[in-house]
Amino acid sequence: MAVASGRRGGRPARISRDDVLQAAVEIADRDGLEALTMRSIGQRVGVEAMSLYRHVKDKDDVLDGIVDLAFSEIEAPETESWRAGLERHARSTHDALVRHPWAVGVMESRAGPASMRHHDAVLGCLRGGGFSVFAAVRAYNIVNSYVYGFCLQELSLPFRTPEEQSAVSADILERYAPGAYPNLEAVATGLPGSGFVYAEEFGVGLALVLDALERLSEPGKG
Amino acid sequence: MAVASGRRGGRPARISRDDVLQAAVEIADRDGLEALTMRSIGQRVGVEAMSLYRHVKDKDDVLDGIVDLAFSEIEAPETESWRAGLERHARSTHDALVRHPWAVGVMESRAGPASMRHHDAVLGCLRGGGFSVFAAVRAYNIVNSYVYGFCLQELSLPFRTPEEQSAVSADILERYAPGAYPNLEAVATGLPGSGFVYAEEFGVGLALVLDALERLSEPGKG
DNA sequence: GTGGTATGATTAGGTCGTAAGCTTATGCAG
DNA sequence: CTGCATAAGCTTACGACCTAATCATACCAC
Repeated sequence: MAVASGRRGGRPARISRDDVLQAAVEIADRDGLEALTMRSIGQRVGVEAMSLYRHVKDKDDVLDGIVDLAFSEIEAPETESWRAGLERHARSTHDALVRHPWAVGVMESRAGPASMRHHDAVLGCLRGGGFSVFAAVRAYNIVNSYVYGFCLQELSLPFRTPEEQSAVSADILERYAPGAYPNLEAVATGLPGSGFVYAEEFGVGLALVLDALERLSEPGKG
Repeated sequence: MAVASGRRGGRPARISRDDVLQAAVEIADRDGLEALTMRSIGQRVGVEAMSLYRHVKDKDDVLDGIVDLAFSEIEAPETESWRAGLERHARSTHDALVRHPWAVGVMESRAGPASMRHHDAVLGCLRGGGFSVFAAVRAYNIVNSYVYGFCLQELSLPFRTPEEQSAVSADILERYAPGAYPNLEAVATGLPGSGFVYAEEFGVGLALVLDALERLSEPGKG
């Protein structure tokens, strides 16, 4: 009888599938998805590119793997209220997407086990909070839209800190002919002094969406 | 004196920059961004790949060009109320992103003239409706988050019609061990008969977000 | 030992973007 | 009409990429 699983002899592995995926995540985090090549992964784990194919089917498998790895960093809701659970899920999704800027855009189209587990947990949290299947799907979809879209925008911003934000604003003001974009100019001049802090905006919008969902759920709760 | 601009002899152009970008959009629409190569563009316009470089700086220039082309399909708000203007802008953004599935994810990171014009117009619409610069930026950011995120999710769905949706649900139910994802199962069994129509969800969520923004804007209007 | 097996290296073929140089076709000056 | 400046498009070529196929190596069970 053949052994169903496990190694039965052979040279000891210098690297594992997890080493490969871990290295891939680090490369993508540091230098972006376009820098993620089989060669760069191999170099990082100390192996020729072709050797990676012993641990990974192909590059697509690597992408699926790192997406699932990133997904597994997101906290699933537990026994808390639906609103607290949804908020925690949304915030940790945001954090994971900022930590792994390459993930937005490939996350949703590569559903792995971690993704399935999370969808199931969030839907369970909502249903436990009194949402019907219909309302739970609707609510989850809306929150997810907000979270993904916010991250998509945030990650494409040319600044990370308020100081950089002011500098970029000033730059835009100078680059274009005065009057071409009056409202963008108003933003560039008015926003920096108005107390607007981009880092806080995610929470503001999220609260606004959750408030709206609360109103949405009340009639169904009766 | 040398002539500053215009053609002074030379072979007549078989193709124009616009032909190149148009072809690029068609290829990306039909076969996805990964099928968009200089060679495939050349083939479509009936020219060798290298000839394209007479009309286009490099492939990045092509990408910038088609993003701006897609952006120019979005309707800017005009003289209507801020809510109507924002809704029209959001809906036409959604339509454009569905028409050009490759655009989500590259749209925001490649700001061209069309993009600038639109941002300016939407911010103007909001400010005209009584929003402060601060509130306008906040509101625009929230709506945009919702729109981009919704499209990102919609485009990654494995179905387009309600019938396909039912088929996919049934498929999921069978593929996985019963009990592994109870809430996903509940969705797969319960959603198809509940009157849930994905095509309507964009408008539902958008209305929910706009309602919330209306409440947000009232205190500032005084 | 010795054979089976998993691991990693090598070789090679196809696709990609694009640099450099060449050919061809046009309009204008003489 | 002649010839030249100019622009459009073609050819060749190079380096980087993914990966199929094959080979060498090192370990374990026997």
